[in-house]
Amino acid sequence: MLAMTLSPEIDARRPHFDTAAETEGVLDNRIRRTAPKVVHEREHVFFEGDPIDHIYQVEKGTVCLYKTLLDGRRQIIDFAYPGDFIGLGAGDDHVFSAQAITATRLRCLPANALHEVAWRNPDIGMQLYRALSDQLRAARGLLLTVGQRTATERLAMLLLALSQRNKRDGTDGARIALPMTRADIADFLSLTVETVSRTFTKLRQSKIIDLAQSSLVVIRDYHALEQLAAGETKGKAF
Amino acid sequence: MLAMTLSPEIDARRPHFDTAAETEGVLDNRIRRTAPKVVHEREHVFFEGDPIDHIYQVEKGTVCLYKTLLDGRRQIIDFAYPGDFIGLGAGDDHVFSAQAITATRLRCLPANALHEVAWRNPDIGMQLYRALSDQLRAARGLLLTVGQRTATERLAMLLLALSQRNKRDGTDGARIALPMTRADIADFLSLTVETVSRTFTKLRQSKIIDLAQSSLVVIRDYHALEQLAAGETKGKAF
DNA sequence: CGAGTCGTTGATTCTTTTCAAAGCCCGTGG
DNA sequence: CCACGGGCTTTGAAAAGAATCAACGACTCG
Repeated sequence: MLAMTLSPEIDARRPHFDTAAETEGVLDNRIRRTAPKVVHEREHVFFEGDPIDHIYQVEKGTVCLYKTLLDGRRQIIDFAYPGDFIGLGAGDDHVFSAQAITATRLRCLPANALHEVAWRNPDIGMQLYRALSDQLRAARGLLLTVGQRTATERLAMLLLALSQRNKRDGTDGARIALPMTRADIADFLSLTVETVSRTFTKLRQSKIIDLAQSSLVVIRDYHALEQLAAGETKGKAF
Repeated sequence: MLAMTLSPEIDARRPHFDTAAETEGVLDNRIRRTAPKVVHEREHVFFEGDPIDHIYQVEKGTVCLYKTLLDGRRQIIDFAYPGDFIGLGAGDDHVFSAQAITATRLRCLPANALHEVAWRNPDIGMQLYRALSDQLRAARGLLLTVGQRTATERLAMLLLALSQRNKRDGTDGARIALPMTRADIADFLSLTVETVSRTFTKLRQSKIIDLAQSSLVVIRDYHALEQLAAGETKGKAF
C-alpha cells in the first residue's frame, strides 16, 4: 500500500512485515494452513463485484487495485506490495478489481473464518482495523495528490513513496525498481502515458533522477523531489 | 460521508442513523455521557496534526474534512453529515482538518475510552470497522471521480450522492440543499469555483437541474444525471 | 528475424484554469 | 426603510497544462 501523504517524514509508518508476522503467530489453523495462491503477470486475483470469499495478503510480487468507468477509464487506487492486505472491508462484494502486475504469490485468508477469528480475538481485530486505517490514509493521500498536485508533483510523490517503501524494507532508498508500466503509473496518478513519459524525461533532464532503464529510477536529488512533492509553489520551482 | 461509487443502485448503503442508535445502546457511560460539542459555521473541530483525543459523530449540521498543501491548495476528502463519524483511525494524530460548514452539534467520544470499549466489545469494534470500511469505500469512489471523470460528470456524481443521501434520510431526493459553498464543492471535486459555476449553469441550460437558489438544486432529469455520472462517453452525451 | 508491446517524442487540440469584472444576496447601520 | 458593504456567484476572455493524435524507436519473445 502506497501512502501518498503530504509530509513523509511525519508519517511514521508501521512496519507491515512485522505486523504480518505477529498476526501469523496468533491466527488459527484454518487461516494459517491455507494454500498460497499464485497468480501470473497480468492475471486477475478478483474483479469488482465478485463476492468476497477471501482476503489476500501479498507475499511476493505486486498487485494493482483499480476501479473503472463504463467506457474503460481506469483509476488505480493502490499498488499492493508484500505484506499488504487486499480486499479488507465490511461489504459482501469486492468494490475494486485486483490484478497482478508481476508474478505474485498471495496467502489466502477465508473471509468468514478471518472475521470469526477477529470477532473472538481483539488482537486480530485490531490488526485488521489498523490495516484498514492505513489504507484509508493512503487513499486520502492519493486523493490529495491526484486532486491538487501537478503532473510533476504527482510523479515526485510516487517516487518518494516508493523510495520510502524501499527504506522501510531495508533496501536502497535511492534505487527504485518500477514493477508497473507507464500505463499503470498513468492510471495511478490520473495522467496519460505520454505525460508520465514526458515528466520522467523532464526530471531526468533536471538531474533530479536517472533512468538506468525505463523501469529503474535512481534518485539523484532527493531534496528536490521532496520540494516538488511538498507543493509549495505548484511545481514551478525548477 | 458521501459515497461516490460508480453504480449507486448497487451500493446498498447501511442506514447510519440506525447503526448509530445501536451503538448508543451498548456504549458505556463514559462515552454516552459526554457533553455534545457545538461548533459555529466555519469553525474548526480540529486541525491536521492535532492529537486525536476525541472521535466525533455528527448530530446536526455538516462538517468538511480536508487536507492541504503548503501553498494553500485544498482537497476536501469528505463531507460529514449527521450520523457520520469523524476522526476514526489507528494513528495518534489527525491526518486531516475538520471544519463545520454550517452550525454543527457533535457528540464527542473520548478516543482511548472508545478503543478500550471496542477492545472488550466486538459489537462496537465491528461498528467502527464498518464505519471505517465505508469511509474507505467513499474515499476510493471519490478518487475515481476526481481522477477520471470530467467536470460535468463530477458534479453529476455529487448531486446524485446528495440525492441518495436525501432518499436514505427520507427527504425529497429531487430537492437538494447545498450547505457548502461553490468553493467547497470545487475543492471536493478538484475543480475551480468558476468551473463549478459554469457546470451548474450548463446543467441548468440542459434542463437537467433547476437552481431555485444557488444553494438549492432541483433535479429535473434524474436519468440524464445518472448517465453523466456513469461515464460511458466522457460526458459528451449532452 | 519479425511481430508486438512498451516507451518516447512531436504537433496540435481542448478542457479547465487563470485573470478580470460585474451581479446578486444578505445583513448591517444610518 | 433603504443604502451600503462584503462575500459569494456568475460570466467573459485569455492562457496554460495536460490530453489527444501520430509516428518512431527500443526491447522482448516466439
